[in-house]
Amino acid sequence: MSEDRRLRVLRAIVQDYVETSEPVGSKALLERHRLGVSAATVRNDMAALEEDGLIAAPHTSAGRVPTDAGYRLFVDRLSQLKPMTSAEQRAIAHFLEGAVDLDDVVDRTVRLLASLTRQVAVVQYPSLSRSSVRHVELVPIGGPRLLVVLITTTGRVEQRVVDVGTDLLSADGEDTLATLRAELNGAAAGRTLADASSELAALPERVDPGLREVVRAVVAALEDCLVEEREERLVLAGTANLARAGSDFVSSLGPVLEALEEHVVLLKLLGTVAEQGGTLAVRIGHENPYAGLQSTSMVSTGYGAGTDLVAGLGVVGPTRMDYPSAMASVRAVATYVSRILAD
Amino acid sequence: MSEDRRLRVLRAIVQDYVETSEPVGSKALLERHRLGVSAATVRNDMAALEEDGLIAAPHTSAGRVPTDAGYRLFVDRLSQLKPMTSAEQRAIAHFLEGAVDLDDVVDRTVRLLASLTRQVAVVQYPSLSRSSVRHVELVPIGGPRLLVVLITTTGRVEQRVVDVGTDLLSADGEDTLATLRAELNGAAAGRTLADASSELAALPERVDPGLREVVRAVVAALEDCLVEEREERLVLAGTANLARAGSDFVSSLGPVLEALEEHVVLLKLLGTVAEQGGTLAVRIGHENPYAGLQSTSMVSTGYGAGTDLVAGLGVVGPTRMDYPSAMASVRAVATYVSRILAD
DNA sequence: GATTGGCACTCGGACGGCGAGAGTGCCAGC
DNA sequence: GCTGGCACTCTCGCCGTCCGAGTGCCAATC
Repeated sequence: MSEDRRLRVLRAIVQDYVETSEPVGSKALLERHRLGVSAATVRNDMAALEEDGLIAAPHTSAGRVPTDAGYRLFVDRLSQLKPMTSAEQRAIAHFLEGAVDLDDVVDRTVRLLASLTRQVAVVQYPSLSRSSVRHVELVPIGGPRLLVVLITTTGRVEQRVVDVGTDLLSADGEDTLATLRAELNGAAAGRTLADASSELAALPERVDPGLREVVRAVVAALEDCLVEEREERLVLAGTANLARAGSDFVSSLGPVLEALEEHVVLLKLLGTVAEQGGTLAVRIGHENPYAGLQSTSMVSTGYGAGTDLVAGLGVVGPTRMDYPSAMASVRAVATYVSRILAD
Repeated sequence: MSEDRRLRVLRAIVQDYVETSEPVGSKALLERHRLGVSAATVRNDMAALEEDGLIAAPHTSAGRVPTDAGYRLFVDRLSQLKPMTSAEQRAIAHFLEGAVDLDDVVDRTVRLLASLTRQVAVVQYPSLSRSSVRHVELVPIGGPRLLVVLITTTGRVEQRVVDVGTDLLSADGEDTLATLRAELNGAAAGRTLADASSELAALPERVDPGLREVVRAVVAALEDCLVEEREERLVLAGTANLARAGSDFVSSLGPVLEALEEHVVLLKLLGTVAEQGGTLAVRIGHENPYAGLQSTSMVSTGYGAGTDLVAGLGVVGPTRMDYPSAMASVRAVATYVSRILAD
């Protein structure tokens, strides 16, 4: 019994099942694939595959359906990324290039991914701990109140209003502010978020005692911004695609939608991916540690400007998913959006 | 035949149907409500209500179900807001008061609303045309590049990087920058977004010809920010609640999810509400102009700091919805979040 | 004139039996 | 090791039946 052919049979089953969403039997398989053997042989192979836990029958005398393990084998060894047509590539590039700012890039990316794959798309905002502080700005906004603005290298901006107790403008005014600004930027600018955080913490001790309270207040606000900034955000699109999946899947839609609202969960999944470097990660069904997502698969990868991978993106859909094309789309979009961000 | 009793019957039908999600018959009504009359009388009343188009029978010999018109009458004349318990009020206040910034307020609000009503919650970012420019800031970020930051009274921040051609720091440096900053703020600060936009447009003509190109570039970036700022954003939560509705509703879930992703549509709906002042707006089923939402109802109202209503919030759910409690929750949350924003 | 009890009627949904068809497992032969 | 054949199993769809909820109507009653 040829091991090789058995795998070809598995591949054919996965392909057919993904396409028809119905259990596939030995006869149907022969009609759609030139396997060069008879139905009986295929049946023997299928029995063996079932023995190995790669496929399963919903009930006697229905066709077979791939198990999570079957999909896993398919993804690892039996499939190759479906190449993007040049038309698709142009469409991707064109769609992403119209973006005016970071929000727009993310927004367009997630929509693009959802419509390419017809799955739920997930895009993490590029703001990992790898980003660093570009600039700290202080703006007096009347009375003793100061607007503290933090700008990171990934282009994100956080701001806080701080009541510093004294009116810095009325007294020695702009000078104090300029000094303070210089001190803060000296401590934070160019450093990673974590480094900046610890540098800033030491700052109040090093300045003129008269300013100490002011600095303390400003630093506290900045710390707050830094934490917020490290707190990762993400954006979803295409949840409606879930409703178009097979009716079996729709019945368990509730938990999936709930899980998708748990951004923390999704961020964790994307996070581990981003760390692994530029490879495509695929999580299939029960490989997923979160209960609500165990009827789904997630295809994801990292993206970001330059060599630094700053965030992750991917798609979530039923385990019965067209992996080769989903993987290709995810990779292509990640590549393009990274290129856009490099500017 | 007492008109009054007929309406009591309608009210009972709506209440029962909302609770059980099954068509309600004359007998079931008698068991659950003390109407003081016999089943036959109720049947006569129901026939009349059906004649008036307020209820309908899915088929002969099933109970009756309210029509959109029936819900409308119920909402307008037969129900009163379910008062919030003081425990609920405390919970709302407590939950919202922990917020650290605007994003957090909106995030908490939408989650709160979703969990209170067990529906899909929709919250528009408070950034209508009524908001105005608080401050414009320029930050040199190396070479000929300048970071332009726009801060509005609603606390939102937009920023753009502009290449101004010349390196402002190396030449006459900070002075030019300070002048420019003053000019820009003179033109924009304190004005509404629309006013600021037109003031800024005239600015390049009024400055030193040598700076004209620089100003033009900066103003263009600011214009861009202003448009972006007027572009309204919104946030959703609780979409999983849709999956818990009756199975009849779940089958038409796709279009609803699609409609919910069309933020433009939701913004329009919320927008008309915000304009109408502080009243609660209820759109029931087909009263809704958008096809995807015609199996749903939307309860919404305006909110915002002070007397200015700057945005809308609300919930979307199946027409079979507990209107009194949804309306009460929406109103309560709007009130509290407005109070929070008043700071 | 409104209300009521009674009654015949209708229709949908549940139940059960039946047949068709798809698909399987196994076996003997090549 | 592959193949054709065959008996077997199980699901699904169909149909007829039955049951009950619920209605509409009518004559009697207050």
